[in-house]
Amino acid sequence: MPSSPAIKSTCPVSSLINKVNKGQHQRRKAARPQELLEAALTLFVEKGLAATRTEEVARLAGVSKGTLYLYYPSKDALFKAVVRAHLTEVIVEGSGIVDQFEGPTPQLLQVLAKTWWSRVGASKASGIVLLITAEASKFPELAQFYMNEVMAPTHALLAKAVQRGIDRGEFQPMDIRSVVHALIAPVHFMLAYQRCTAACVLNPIPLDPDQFIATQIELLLRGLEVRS
Amino acid sequence: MPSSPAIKSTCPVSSLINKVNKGQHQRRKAARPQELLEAALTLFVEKGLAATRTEEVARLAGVSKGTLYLYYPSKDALFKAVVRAHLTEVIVEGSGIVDQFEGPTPQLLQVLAKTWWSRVGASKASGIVLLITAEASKFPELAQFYMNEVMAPTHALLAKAVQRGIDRGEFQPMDIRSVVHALIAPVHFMLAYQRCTAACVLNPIPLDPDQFIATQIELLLRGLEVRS
Amino acid sequence: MPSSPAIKSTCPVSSLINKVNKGQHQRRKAARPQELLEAALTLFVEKGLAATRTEEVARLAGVSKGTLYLYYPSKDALFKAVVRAHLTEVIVEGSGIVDQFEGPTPQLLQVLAKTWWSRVGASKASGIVLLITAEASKFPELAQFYMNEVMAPTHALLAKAVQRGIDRGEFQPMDIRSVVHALIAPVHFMLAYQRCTAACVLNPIPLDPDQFIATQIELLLRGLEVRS
Amino acid sequence: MPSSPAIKSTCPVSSLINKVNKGQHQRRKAARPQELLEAALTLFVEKGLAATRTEEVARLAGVSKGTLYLYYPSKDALFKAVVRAHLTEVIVEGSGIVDQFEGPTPQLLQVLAKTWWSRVGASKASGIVLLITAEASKFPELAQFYMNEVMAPTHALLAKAVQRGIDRGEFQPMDIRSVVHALIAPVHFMLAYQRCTAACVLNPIPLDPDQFIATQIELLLRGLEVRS
DNA sequence: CATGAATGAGAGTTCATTCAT
DNA sequence: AATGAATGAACTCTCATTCAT
Repeated sequence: MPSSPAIKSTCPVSSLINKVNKGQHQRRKAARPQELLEAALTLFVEKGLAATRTEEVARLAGVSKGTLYLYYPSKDALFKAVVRAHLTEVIVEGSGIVDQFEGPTPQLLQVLAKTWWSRVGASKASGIVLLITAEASKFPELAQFYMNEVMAPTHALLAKAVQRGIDRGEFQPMDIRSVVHALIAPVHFMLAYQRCTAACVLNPIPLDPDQFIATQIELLLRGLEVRS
Repeated sequence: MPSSPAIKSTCPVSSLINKVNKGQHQRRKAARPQELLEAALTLFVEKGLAATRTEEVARLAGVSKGTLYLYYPSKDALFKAVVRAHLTEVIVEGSGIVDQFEGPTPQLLQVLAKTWWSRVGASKASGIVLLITAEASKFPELAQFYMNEVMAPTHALLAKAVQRGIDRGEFQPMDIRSVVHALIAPVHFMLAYQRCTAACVLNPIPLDPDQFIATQIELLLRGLEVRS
Repeated sequence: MPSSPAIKSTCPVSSLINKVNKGQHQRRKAARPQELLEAALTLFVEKGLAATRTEEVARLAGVSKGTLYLYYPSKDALFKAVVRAHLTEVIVEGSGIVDQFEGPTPQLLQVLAKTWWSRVGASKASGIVLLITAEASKFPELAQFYMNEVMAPTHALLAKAVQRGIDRGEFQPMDIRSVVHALIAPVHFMLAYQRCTAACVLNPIPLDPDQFIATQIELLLRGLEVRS
Repeated sequence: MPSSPAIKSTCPVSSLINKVNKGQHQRRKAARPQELLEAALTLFVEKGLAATRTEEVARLAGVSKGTLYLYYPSKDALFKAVVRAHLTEVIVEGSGIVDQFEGPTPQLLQVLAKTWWSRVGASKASGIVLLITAEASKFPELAQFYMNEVMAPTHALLAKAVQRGIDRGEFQPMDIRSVVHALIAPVHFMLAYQRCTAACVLNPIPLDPDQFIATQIELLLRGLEVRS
């Protein structure tokens, strides 16, 4: 929408000043949506959608309340943008790992788990999953989007890995889809659990992510493995 | 306006009507809490805690806003009552099952799963679990309440069952807490998954609860079982 | 409105029962307004008009909320009735004292003060004075009523006493009306002051009624007395 | 829409307008608290604390309900601000007078009375005193606040003046606290009296403030003075 | 007469959204 | 483009009043 750099360059001096000024300004302006999205993600994940005030988001992004509305016409729109922006990031990574891996399948699953954990699970982005389920009924299009863009590819990826294990005789033949769910479930549960315990003052049953994942993997692999 | 005592005593019919009327009135009062709880559960699960207005709950229960507050002094109290009514009793029941069960532990777990499913999982009450994780940060007191009243007893109950299996030599010795989580996780995941797919117009990966639970149990039991 | 006792007595036994029942009932019914007024006074004085709920009044009078409305059509009407009922009582007493007193006027003033204190000041009725001033702008008719029925007679009574003192050469000639106000002011102030301190948890400047009145009287008499 | 920067710098008028506008805007923001305080005082005094709605205050100040809460976080806070704005400063002023006065103490008391009257008594702020006593029991925290911030300093100030009179041999030694009360009482009474008569259509016993205060002071000074 | 369950108009307060500057 | 003062609809909760029993 703003004039392109190419057109500007016809007027040397003043346009240079403009460029510098506008450059900073534009970089600023260009970065704003990202900054707002980042701030919104942080707060939405931490406090939930309804409990996060638009002013907080703006403050955290270092702008005023009014500016937020310059970029996103409503809180709902902001939320949708947050989900879309962070989900698409999540998607692009990691589907290559399965295709290229060469070792035994149990080890593949471990690698996948670790990768996911370091890339998504341990970051704020993991909170999006819960946001989606929490607000699914109010934003069905987002649920749909999540299904198509995240859930389906993820399931496909894991299904491929499990199938590989069965094909190679490492895993017992079982209903693949259920096994995939069994792989995802502990992780999902852990996120929800941690969110819940984080809100509690008295936290009777804490959960250590690394230990938790290790045990779940062990349990699952034992459940999957072939026996005589 | 009502018939005088003299007339009443000689006229069984009118007194019967009176009785019936009063009966209805009192039955109404007695039934109100249940009706309100039912309405509250429905709306809380469907729209979330923060997004459900007290007046909506009242309307759905067929009463006015003020009447709701005649029975529950606040929205929080209403929610707590919903949790107590729908979840607490199930835990008591499950606790009894563990203590009295006499067969092999794998079978005990199956019984527990089936009981929970028929009592909670298949009903609207299952939505409460997700509710909590969704709104924990906005209502930390409720998160705490849920921790104390539901989460902790449930974990204790399952831990007892798993311990039983280990003690009887049926299960591999493992970190009990993690195993308990592994038992809960699939169920929790399934609820979230279903909630999400329910909001989708196109539902690419449906999930059959019975099949799902069966597979998860099989998988877990295989993972837990002792081998030579 | 109900049949009189005389008519009833034509039917010995059953009418006797009726009499007893109805007698109690009627005494009950006849006493209700007084009981309600008494309860209302207590609470209005203690908590103020707006802060007193009709249900509290009813409970304190030992009846249900609905019954209150059988006797007084609204809270405002109840308040008016309370003021009227308790103010008229206050009026009838004590105007005779001035006419009959025979000793020195300073002593007369002391007697008047003590009488007023024991009859009104120390009782709940004293709170009405503050109620009136508090709600005067909302109930102008009550303020008018208070002016006509209480303030004016009281002032007249005291003016008479002061005039007597001047006529007998005991008091310095002064503006009578102002002197009367000077007599009333400390008492009024004390009531307000006590009401305010009663509401304070930390009460830095307590006030002892007897000591207070004694000093005020002494001060005033010294101010009034004739000197060479 | 507004003039561009280039135009602004060459057009003093438009920039002046801008300045004026911005000035108005900011003056507005700066003036708001005062305007709200003024509106609140007017309504609180006229209708009482409980009977004044926050929206009324806002409307009278020419803003919307929400704006009020931009400046004062609650009705209580608003009231406290009103008290502070109108009463606290007067006390500081009076305190200075006592310390610096050099003439005879009776004259000091006259000066104090006149100062208070011109600053508080003759203005709407005088109504605050009655407000407190009227609503003390419903807002005990405010009663406490008033005790600490107004009552206690006022008493301390007057006690100092009376003590000065006794120390200088001008006043008879008496219980200081009671004398202080005797100084305050007529003023308090007068306020209540006027409030009450203001509500009356027929005003049988009007009260002239200046005459009243003069007589009370004369009476008190005569009561306090030392005699042979 | 008496009851108390039910009502619904408001009151205080919050916050997404707007718009003059 | 950016601000932040202002708005007002919406929400929870209260309580005077009504009315079926």
